Amino acid sequence: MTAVSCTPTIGRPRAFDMDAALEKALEVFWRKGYDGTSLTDLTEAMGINKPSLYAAFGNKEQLFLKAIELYESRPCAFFIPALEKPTAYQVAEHLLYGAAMNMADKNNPQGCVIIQGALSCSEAAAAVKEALMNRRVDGEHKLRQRFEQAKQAGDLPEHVDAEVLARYLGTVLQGMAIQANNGASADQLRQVAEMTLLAFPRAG
Amino acid sequence: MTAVSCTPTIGRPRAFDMDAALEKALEVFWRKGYDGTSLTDLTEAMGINKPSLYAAFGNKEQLFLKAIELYESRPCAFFIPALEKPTAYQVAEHLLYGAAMNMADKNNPQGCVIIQGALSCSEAAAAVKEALMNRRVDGEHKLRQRFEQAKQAGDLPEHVDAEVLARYLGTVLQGMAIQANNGASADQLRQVAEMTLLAFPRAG
DNA sequence: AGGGTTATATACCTGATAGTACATTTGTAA
DNA sequence: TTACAAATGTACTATCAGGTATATAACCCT
Repeated sequence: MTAVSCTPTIGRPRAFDMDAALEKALEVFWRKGYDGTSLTDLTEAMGINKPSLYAAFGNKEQLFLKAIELYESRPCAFFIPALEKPTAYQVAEHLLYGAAMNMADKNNPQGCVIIQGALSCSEAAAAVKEALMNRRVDGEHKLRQRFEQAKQAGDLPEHVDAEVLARYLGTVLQGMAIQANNGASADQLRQVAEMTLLAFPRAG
Repeated sequence: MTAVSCTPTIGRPRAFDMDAALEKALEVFWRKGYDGTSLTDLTEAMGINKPSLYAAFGNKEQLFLKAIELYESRPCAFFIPALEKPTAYQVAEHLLYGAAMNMADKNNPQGCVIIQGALSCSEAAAAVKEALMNRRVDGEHKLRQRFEQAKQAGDLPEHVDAEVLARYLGTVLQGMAIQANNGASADQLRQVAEMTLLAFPRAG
């Protein structure tokens, strides 16, 4: 059994950078949503033709899902790293300030593609909508687990309901995405983050 | 100059109820968004043919805008009535509980059409997106004015920044729309409302 | 140099899209 | 009863959607 190389050397080599093309696709989906994005939008942004797109990424839906994966694994993604902060308060802090910085970043479309990519959509986009929903729910679940762990560690008071706290924080973060989409600046979002943190339950 | 009657009696009478048809159109736009809704979706839901739709409502965009107007003037709309409550705290209370009840109401599509109708969209929907953005911003502005008035009335502490408080509350409300879209129940949203109110600045 | 293999560009396919022309129906007013 | 006005149903248009067939171009290995 021979090793399978990741970039097969047989045949004509691909003339474009898949990662760069995927970044471009992500940007278009992020700005226009799944339903609002046409294949022409995509091929123009990616600088390739339709057959290349289909050969490399499958179809529109699979391309979207791959773009979302890229989105979550980018260097500026802040969700998972925030969960690793030592205390519940610091987790919330990093989530809120990370959201403020990233969602209003002028180098990207405003808001969050996980939220606005297919919030309400055609039947053709149902699978995509569900994939996004699952990610949002999953993120909130991870947050809840982190807060439960914090209670056990003693840096979150016993009386706090981890599930409700996670849902509340998720709600604020999701609201910040809408604010950013509305044109709110990073500073304005930081003010919302501060006000949220003022009421955040702390140890002791 | 003779009076112009609202329902002209000349010519063949309209065979459908415009208000009922508009309700149906609203429901489709609400569920599928502007880009995700086709004229076929609309005519099927409204029970009329395309020429009737165009004669009565102009075109897809104008129909959407009229549906939004209906949405804001429905009996269950809670935003404007909430602003008239006597204190800032009660305003927030009614907004939050009104959102919890309405956005998760199983008799309607989940969430809020002002938020999810055209959050990210094609260029063809740009005007619609802007109309929705303006309404969101306008709502927040009204809320800010209400809180400024509350400060003068003395039921909100002097140190509170009305603009930031309005933006924070708007963020939570918008986040609740995403939560509802995600399938959160009215009870779950009420928990978020309660947690938000716990931290709400009160007089004295 | 030639065969195998993969990517590319062009051109195409089928079905759906928003919007409309037209002939017909249904009502009011004279 | 006839003239007029507006709404209706059918059928249509032009364009665009997502997706593909095919011929050609570029590369590796032998």
